[in-house]
Amino acid sequence: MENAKILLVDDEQDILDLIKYNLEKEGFEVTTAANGREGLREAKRFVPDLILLDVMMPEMDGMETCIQIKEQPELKHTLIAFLTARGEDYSQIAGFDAGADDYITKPIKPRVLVSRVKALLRRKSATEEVSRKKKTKGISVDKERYVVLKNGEELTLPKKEFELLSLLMSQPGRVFTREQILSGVWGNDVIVGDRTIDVHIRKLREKLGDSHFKTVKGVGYKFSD
Amino acid sequence: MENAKILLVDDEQDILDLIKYNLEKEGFEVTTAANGREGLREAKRFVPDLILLDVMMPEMDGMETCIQIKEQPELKHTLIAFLTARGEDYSQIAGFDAGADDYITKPIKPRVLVSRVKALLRRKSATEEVSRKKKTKGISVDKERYVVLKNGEELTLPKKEFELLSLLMSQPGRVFTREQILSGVWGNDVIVGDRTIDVHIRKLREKLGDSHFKTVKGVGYKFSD
DNA sequence: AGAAAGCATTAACATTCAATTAACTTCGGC
DNA sequence: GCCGAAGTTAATTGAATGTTAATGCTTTCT
Repeated sequence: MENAKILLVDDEQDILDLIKYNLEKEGFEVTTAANGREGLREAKRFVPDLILLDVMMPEMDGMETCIQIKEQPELKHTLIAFLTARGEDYSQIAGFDAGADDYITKPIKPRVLVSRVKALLRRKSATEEVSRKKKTKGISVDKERYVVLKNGEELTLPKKEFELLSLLMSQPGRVFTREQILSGVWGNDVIVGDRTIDVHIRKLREKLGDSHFKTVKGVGYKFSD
Repeated sequence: MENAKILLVDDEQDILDLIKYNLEKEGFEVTTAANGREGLREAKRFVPDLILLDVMMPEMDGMETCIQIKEQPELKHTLIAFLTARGEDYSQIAGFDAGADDYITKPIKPRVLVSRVKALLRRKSATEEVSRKKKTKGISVDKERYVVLKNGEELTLPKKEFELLSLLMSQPGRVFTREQILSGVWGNDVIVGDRTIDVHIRKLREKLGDSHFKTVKGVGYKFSD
């Protein structure tokens, strides 16, 4: 994974500088935060691929931060690695239980860190490929790149179709009423005719497969695999 | 997930003992098998939440076993993790393609294994989001998503059926008169024939099980588990 | 700028399926 | 076993949705 986004959370400025420098040298996009609370905020905003999280911090420690991060649905694909002081054997274990994906011991050796980070990101893209295959039988939306992936094949949808799909896929299985769709995709004060939504649904069905879009008569539409 | 059921498949007795001991210490229910064929049989019988599968085995190897397991519909919610020898580049392991959810490298460190297993099971229950909704012995309605959950399985009901069910389930055990049902689901000024409610009740009974809808003759209907 | 292509929307018409009705059967209290 | 209440089934119907093509608008290309 090139150009991966990494969030770095540590209360020591020296550490932040050191790690940031080394990761950016490798082409990663790095953002930092000085404590757990700030880290959580940045995580929501930045939506990184990987978060490096110091265990020992004032205000909100790494474990607690980790748990809160894991609660954010938009961050469920984000990896979390703990930075721990050598010898804290138990923090490793508790860290895993809090949902961490790896731990890296201090003192930090830049080269070790970098290869560790790369390994983690490699693993991430491997797992994501799998979950994509199983989960939605090959359909996922990439809001940032404005692209839809269907069985690994990239599709570019027109604006309205993309937004409609995004909405439906934001909660697969949930039924969205026509009203909700209108206000979500068109906005509250735009007036469109009765058949507009249907036509867009039809186009999505054409492009992505009929079976994924279920009509619930009298209620609305839902996405499902 | 407490008391998760785990099936362990490996041809080395030492490994079986070691892992079984450590997992049982954590409160998991563990069953073992010595080869792929046996593993498949146990999987069907035991229906575990997670299967730990050695890749290298005589008779039927892990990959083949995995594929066969995945073919069993009753095991579609079961996670599979491979046990692999360190050094095998996992991105090249076809295990993922065979449907594995994770891999764990040998030699096995008990504490790491346990954390890994917990992490996997956490992920599983996260994916099965809905199942942890309020447990009314298998049936619950989610008004917002317009979905009915029957033993963790999602059902989408037509509008009137859904609203009738919602009403009855809003106070399980309470008897609603036909009048109350009419005014609650149809509104006060709609006039419908005598048998309309009955027909909808019948459809609910068909879809959700006869026993949940009790008739109180001369009075009305009530929902119960 | 003008042509071409793509998009969002509408309108006219077709189809579907949930809701209802109706005709008939079964149930249960007395 | 009587009688009203509830169950069952299939046919009907109508509102909701599907479909298609035409329209006008915007963007892109030359």
